[in-house]
Amino acid sequence: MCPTASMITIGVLSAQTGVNIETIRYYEREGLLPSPARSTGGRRVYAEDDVKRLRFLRRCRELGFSLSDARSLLSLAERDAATCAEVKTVVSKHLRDVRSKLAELRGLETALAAMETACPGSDSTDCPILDALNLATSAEYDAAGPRSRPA
Amino acid sequence: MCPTASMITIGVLSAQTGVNIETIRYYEREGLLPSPARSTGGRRVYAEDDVKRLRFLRRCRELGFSLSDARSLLSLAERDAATCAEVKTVVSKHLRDVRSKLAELRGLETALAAMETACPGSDSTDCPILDALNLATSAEYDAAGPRSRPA
DNA sequence: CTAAGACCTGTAGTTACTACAGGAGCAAGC
DNA sequence: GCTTGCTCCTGTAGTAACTACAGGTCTTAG
Repeated sequence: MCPTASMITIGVLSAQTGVNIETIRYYEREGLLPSPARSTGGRRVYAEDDVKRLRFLRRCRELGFSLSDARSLLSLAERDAATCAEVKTVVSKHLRDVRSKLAELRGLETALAAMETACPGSDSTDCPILDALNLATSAEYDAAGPRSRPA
Repeated sequence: MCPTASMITIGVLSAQTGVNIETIRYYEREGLLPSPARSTGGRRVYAEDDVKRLRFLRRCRELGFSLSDARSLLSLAERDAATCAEVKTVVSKHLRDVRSKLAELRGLETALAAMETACPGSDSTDCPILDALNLATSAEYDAAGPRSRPA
C-alpha cells in the first residue's frame, strides 16, 4: 500500500488486461473481483493476483461464457481441489448452448440469403421480401409451438 | 366497436399471432402497433389489420431483425410505394450481421470443442481447461486490438 | 349476486456492460 | 503556493426486448 511507482491502480489494471475501467468496477460490485485495498486517498490498489483473475475473466467472456459461468469457473480455478469433471460440466453445457445458437443462426442465414436472392433490388414496388414476411402461414406458426386456438 | 362475439381482444390477438399479451402492449408503447380502439370498459379492441401487422412483426423477429429494423420494414410494407431496393438494403445489412455473428460463434465452437476434448473430465485436479483459461497470452490479447501498454 | 377470469396501468427486473454528472486526489509546471 | 490536467471516486441512468409482477377494474358464467 506504500505508493511506489509500480502501484497497480485501476488504470494500470485496465491497460494490463484490456478490460474497461468501468467494467472492472462493475465486476467488483458483482463480486467477481474482490474489493481491493485502498490508498490513503481512497483509490483502488490492486495486487498481481488481481491481474491474473481479471485476465481469467476476460478469457471466459471472450469464449462467450456468461458472468455467472465465469464466476463458477473462477471459483473452481481458485479452489485448488477443483476436479476436471466439475470444470468440464460448465464447458460442455456452454458448448451445447453455442451449438444450438449456431444452428439457429444457420437457419436465419439460409432464410435471409434466399430473400436477398429473390429480391431484384429494383424500383419495383412489388417486393418478394415483403411478400414473404406477410406470408405468415399457420403451418409455420404451428411449427413454432402448439397453442390453443379459439374457433 | 359494438361488442360482438367475434371482437378481437388482446387475448384473441395474442392467440392468433402467438405473441405474448405483455409484448403486444409493449409494441404499442414503442409505437410498433397503433393504439387500438377501446371498448366502453376501456379494453383494447383490434381490427383485422392489426393481426396482419403483428404477424408481420413476429416474422421479422423470428428472422432476427431488431425491433428498429422491424419498424422500418413494417412502414415500408404499409407504404405502398416501397421499392425493392429499400427493402433489400435492410435485409442485406442484417444478413451481413448474421454472417459475422455466425463466424464468431464458429470460432467459439472450435475453441470450446478443443477444450472439451482436451479435458478428461476425471477427478484430476490439474485441468487443461483451467490451464487454457489462465494462459492469457499477450499474443492473443494483442490480436483482439492493439493498445498502448505501460513498460 | 358472486366468483373466476380477462383485462387495465405502472413499475421493476433481466444481461453485461457503458456513459455520464459532479466531485476529489495527485503530479508537474510556473 | 497555485493552477492545470489527469486519474480516480460514487452513484445513477441508459441500452434491447421483453417479462413479471402488484394492485386494481371489467365481464361473464353459474
